[in-house]
Amino acid sequence: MIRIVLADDERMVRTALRVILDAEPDLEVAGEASTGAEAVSVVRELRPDVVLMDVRMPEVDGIRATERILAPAPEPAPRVLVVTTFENDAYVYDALRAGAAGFLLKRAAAEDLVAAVRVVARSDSLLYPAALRGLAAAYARHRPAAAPAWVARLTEREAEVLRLMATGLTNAEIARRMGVGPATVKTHVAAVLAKTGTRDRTQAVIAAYESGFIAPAGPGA
Amino acid sequence: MIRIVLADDERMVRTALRVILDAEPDLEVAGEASTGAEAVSVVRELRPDVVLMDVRMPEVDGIRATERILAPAPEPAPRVLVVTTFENDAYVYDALRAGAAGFLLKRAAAEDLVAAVRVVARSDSLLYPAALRGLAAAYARHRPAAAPAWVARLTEREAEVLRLMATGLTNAEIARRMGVGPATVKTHVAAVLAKTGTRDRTQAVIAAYESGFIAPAGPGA
DNA sequence: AACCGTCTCCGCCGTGCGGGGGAGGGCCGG
DNA sequence: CCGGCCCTCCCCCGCACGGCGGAGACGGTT
Repeated sequence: MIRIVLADDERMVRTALRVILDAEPDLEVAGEASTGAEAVSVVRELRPDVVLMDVRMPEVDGIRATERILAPAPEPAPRVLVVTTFENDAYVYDALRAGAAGFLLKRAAAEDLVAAVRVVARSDSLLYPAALRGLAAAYARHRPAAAPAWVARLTEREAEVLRLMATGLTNAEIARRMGVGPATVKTHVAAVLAKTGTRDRTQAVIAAYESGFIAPAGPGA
Repeated sequence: MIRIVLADDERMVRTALRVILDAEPDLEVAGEASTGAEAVSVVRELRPDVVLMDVRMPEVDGIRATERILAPAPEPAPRVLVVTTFENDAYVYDALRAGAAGFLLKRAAAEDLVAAVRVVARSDSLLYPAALRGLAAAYARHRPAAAPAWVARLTEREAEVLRLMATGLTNAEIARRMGVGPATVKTHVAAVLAKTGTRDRTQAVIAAYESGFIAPAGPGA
């Protein structure tokens, strides 16, 4: 029997989860909490196998609550499955760093939820969303960086235009910056869109970032 | 009915997987391949929903095969679930970078395999092993990143819109994706532009990248 | 000399986008 | 109970943008 504690500030959500989980013969919802602080104490008291932890909660959020639950790291620490509505990358990283066993989107189907609980209870880990792509990309930045085919096909001028596009300039500003006419810039932009297979400047800039043609020049990174 | 293609060089393994999967009423093994090259052609021909891809195979390994399958990226690309015996971190990274939907250890229980197939078929992603810990830990070390002040000020809806903007969608497409009216999206976009201090969607997307609000991902996205 | 790619510019035209308003409903905290 | 925030949606307007076709000039290749 897998004993579970639910931590979510919305009663509706907790009820829905409870209904889903209690329907399974091998799962049992042992307790609930509506705040992060409450979650910590409830878990300490009930010592469940799995904790379903919402990220956004009053007082103490799910990440901090997870840290506090897993920080003592005594005997059999419960497995924390972090649940949230969106796939903000930062949440995934923070949750994992806090020691969470997995990450689950609220829009997952009921059977996925049940499967996830069983999986983490068996002490394996489970991740979920597309945020994983970010993880892989982060690794990719440390090692190789295969430029896509279209980079080579861009002419010097077109590459220059794309770089300026990626700084958020309008065509007119790019024209002034490059000392050419606006019509010329439009031509180059059109060429960039065609060669990158994108339909507008926004998609082109995204392609530039995704391909590593330009790197996010973060303050520390 | 979820149609599956198995790619593994060992007949025994393929048979075992087939037995497990075919026992499920909603799963069907449509084809098999014993090399990476064969996997590519079989998948192209059968167009399955899910591909169970072994990493270590003769001729072309599972990672490259995955790349070739997902590179064209046509309409409904199959979901590739990479299977391996080891939890070598590099495999995880490479698999994800190649666009794999998930990563699965061979020592996973049968029901986990089935659950994983169903999950990825529903077009979500799933990871598995303890190797994730290393992944997350490694990433956490490399991540200085502090989200800029404006991230916190974005409402849930606005953040959602910004994420979709950063995938290159137009307002109309975002509206459809979110199930709201175009006018509503425009309102949110305007709010995002105001809060991020940008003047158009391109600059907003750039800000999202530069701030780490969204991370550059692989091509398979 | 003919050819091609690149860079430079010019129109026209449809439209996606962003700015400026306003409006109603839900929910929460004071 | 009311003010404030959020979400939802509407109007009009101006404009930058992107698609289309055309043009002249330079350099290199054939």
